[in-house]
Amino acid sequence: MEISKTYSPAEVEDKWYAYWMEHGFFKSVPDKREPYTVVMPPPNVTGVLHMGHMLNNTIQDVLIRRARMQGKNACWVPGTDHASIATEAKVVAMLREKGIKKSDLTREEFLKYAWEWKEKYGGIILEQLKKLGASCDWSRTRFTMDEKYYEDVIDVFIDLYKKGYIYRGMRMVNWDPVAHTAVSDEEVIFKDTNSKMVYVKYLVEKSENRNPKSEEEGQGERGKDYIVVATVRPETIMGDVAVAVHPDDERYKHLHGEKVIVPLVNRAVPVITDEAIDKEFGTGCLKVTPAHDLVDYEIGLRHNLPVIDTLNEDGTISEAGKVFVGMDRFAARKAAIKQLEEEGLIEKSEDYSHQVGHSERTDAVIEPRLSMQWFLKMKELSKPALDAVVSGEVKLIPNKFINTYKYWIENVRDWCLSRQLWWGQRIPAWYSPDGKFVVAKTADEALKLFESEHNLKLQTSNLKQDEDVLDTWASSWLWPISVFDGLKKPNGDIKYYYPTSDLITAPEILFFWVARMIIAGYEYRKEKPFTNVYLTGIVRDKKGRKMSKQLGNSPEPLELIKQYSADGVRVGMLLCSPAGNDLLFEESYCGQGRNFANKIWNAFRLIKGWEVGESETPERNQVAIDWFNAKLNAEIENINDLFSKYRISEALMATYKLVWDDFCSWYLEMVKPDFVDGQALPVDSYTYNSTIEFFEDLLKLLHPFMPFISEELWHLINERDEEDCIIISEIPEGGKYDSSLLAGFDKASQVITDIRFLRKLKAIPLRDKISLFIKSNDIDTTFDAIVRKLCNVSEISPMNDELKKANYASFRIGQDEYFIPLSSSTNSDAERQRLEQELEYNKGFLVSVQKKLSNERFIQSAKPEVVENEKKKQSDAEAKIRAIEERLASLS
RNA sequence: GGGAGCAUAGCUCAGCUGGUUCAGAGCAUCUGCCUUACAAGCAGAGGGUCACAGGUUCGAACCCUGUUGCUCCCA
Repeated sequence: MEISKTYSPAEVEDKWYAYWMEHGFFKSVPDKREPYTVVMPPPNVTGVLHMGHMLNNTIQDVLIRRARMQGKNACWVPGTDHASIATEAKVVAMLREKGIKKSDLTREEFLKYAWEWKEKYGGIILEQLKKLGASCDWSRTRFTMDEKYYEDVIDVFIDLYKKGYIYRGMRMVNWDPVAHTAVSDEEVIFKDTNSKMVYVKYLVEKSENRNPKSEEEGQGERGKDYIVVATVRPETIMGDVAVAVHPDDERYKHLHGEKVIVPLVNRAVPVITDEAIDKEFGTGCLKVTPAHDLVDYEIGLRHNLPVIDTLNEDGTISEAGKVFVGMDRFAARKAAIKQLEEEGLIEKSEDYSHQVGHSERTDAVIEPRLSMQWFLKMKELSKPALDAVVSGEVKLIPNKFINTYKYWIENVRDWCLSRQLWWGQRIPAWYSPDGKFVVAKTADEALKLFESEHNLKLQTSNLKQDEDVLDTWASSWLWPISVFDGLKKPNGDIKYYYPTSDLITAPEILFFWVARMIIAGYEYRKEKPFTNVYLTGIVRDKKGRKMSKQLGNSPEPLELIKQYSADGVRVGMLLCSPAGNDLLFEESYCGQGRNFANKIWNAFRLIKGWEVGESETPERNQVAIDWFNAKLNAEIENINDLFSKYRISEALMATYKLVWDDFCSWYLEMVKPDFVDGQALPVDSYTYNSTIEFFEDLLKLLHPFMPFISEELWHLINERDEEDCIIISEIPEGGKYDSSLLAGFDKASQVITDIRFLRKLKAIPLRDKISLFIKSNDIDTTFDAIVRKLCNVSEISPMNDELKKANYASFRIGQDEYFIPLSSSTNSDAERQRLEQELEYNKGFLVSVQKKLSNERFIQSAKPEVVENEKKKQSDAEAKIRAIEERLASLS
């Protein structure tokens, strides 16, 4: 049978994914086994697969596959999130292209389009994840707007309302004038922005000027009687209701209680004093615009100032603005500056760089705006969520995120739940014609409530439901509960699967989602939703920029898979992903993964090509097998430990080295049959079987990382029954091992490396046999047969004084000295130079050790074993120096 | 403006309680090899003042202080 020299993954991957699905290996049903549950962070229906998903889902799949192989009942629940703002924006854009305006549609018509859109594009990411090998229980796929899920969200809203946590209120919200909705604080991204700070003159309305008689004179003096206000938002001047200064600011003391004239609209407003004013900032005068700035709003409340809202929902100037009405806010800014200039009211303007809030969804500049919204009181609800993380009940990995988490919860603000959109769960509040409202699941219930609460007899026809929908996170915070239908059937599947085991997500949504899930978990299950939260890094490009479609710096994941195989990409992602740190992704990592797959493939080719004979097991193979067995067990222990700490990339690296270095480069080279007359000798059956067993164990260890090639080789290396698949095999647990064998090998491998080095240095080709002589008090011959084979050594003997006259190359390990006889023609000058260098190094080393040992305080305060160690270093170094000096003497 | 974190080889990162597992891994680089599994490979080698400056200690990549640079979070 001819096996291809390179591994071709494409067919293999499709074949095995289909096979796993057919045999229901991903499916989970509650049983007696220990559950291992992961709920997938549901990707947005608008999304396409990006590198963040790749990383995230690779990690989840590694954990799930490993748990499955550990005999746990592994359940990975996939799904998608309806993403109200993002999706609505997409649908609106799609309709616009068709020439349809949202405003021309009824809610029902619009939602019909939205659902169509969702059906068409909503599942793309999940389909793409299959290419990656994601072993989700697809029969459990959920969507946050599924009928049942929708109902859960509404029920929870009603429940929280009844418990008194939800209220309706006028609040300054972050208004997205493009999406026409409020967004939460977390959805605002502050970006450095260059603006113009303009210094505007506000004329003082002097009391004597108010006297009609002197008004005309006063006009003449106006130029001097003004104060200067610095602002970057001159388009809000029309909403000014006061100018505020710090009460201690000497510059303005004379103006306390005076009035100034707001430019553009010529309204007289008071000069007020407030401690909140920063004397250093600008001119120390703040124009107070309560409708359009949070700080101003609060000042306004303190001073009982009126609110003049000069902006419409879409960011244009409203009627209340009086000037520039209907103009966009940015156009109005320019117009305002122009007019102020014309009126000579601008003292100066300068460049100013500051942080400006942008909508995460639409990138529009956020406008602080007063509006009626629904809020959830967070203080009390979030308390268990704080305790859970602080006490370690819920673990954040890495734990550096605990601080951020704590800070957020301790300073949590009420959550604005309403969004002025159609796509989402519609708020179950109902209004009577006179503006009273009740919260009820249906119109019928609402009618009853109106009667009982407000003593109002209404008809369905004069009942109006709230137009707004709930924030998306108000549905996804129920994810770990609702995917198991845990609200309606608290004793069903959820009893088995909840709390889930691990949540793998990005730190960006720690507050949005993770914290809120914990809150919901304690509120509705009285229990944490998950035990461990593994926070992955953000995938960045080489320059450290976050990978995004907009920047165009993200590789197309499916293309990567095509090029490097799914296994290769998985390995590539994990190799560069330390827990919690961002990863600077580079395609070459995937190449490393692909190369690794090819290496495994070729190890298989080698073993598969062996002919099995009746011969005895040679000694060197026995040693090799014993050693690798010990190594395998030691590494399994190490890998288990790394997994327990969620050091997944390190666990992969340990596996990588075990396979490549220890198995391929060392073990296989040790047991590989010799060639006689161009013909490979047969391998004894014990060696063959042991090798197959090792290889199978390695494949199992590889499977969580590289599911496809491991499954493929599992079936190629041996005939299997239909259900005998690696995906459901038992992962090797490891066991006791002889560590003296490991130590023995370490030394032998050093000997081998040194011989190879000398061969290269002295240009002795590998095909020339050499002899090796050893001077040692403690000769360990265990690995001699291995040394002979790997270095083509004919004899290994103790150093004999008679041989001293010959020309040698030598090297030293610990207190032992090794000699290789050279042909007489070899130049000994190079050898002498090498020895002198080594001597110098060792002498220096000895001095430093002796210095330590002669320091009394060191002897007194250091631990005894440390002192012992130094003493050993000293004697080793002394022996070495002696040996080198002898060698040098014999050379001359 | 407030808070948190980071800085170790060309790159990405390990380095636990201060002391030979203490300066390490993978990749990249260099040298020699198409050796009969694999050139997507084999064998070997060279790369670091552990950001900087002080301090504590018998001893510091590790602890303390300051400086610089970067990142993130909050406002």
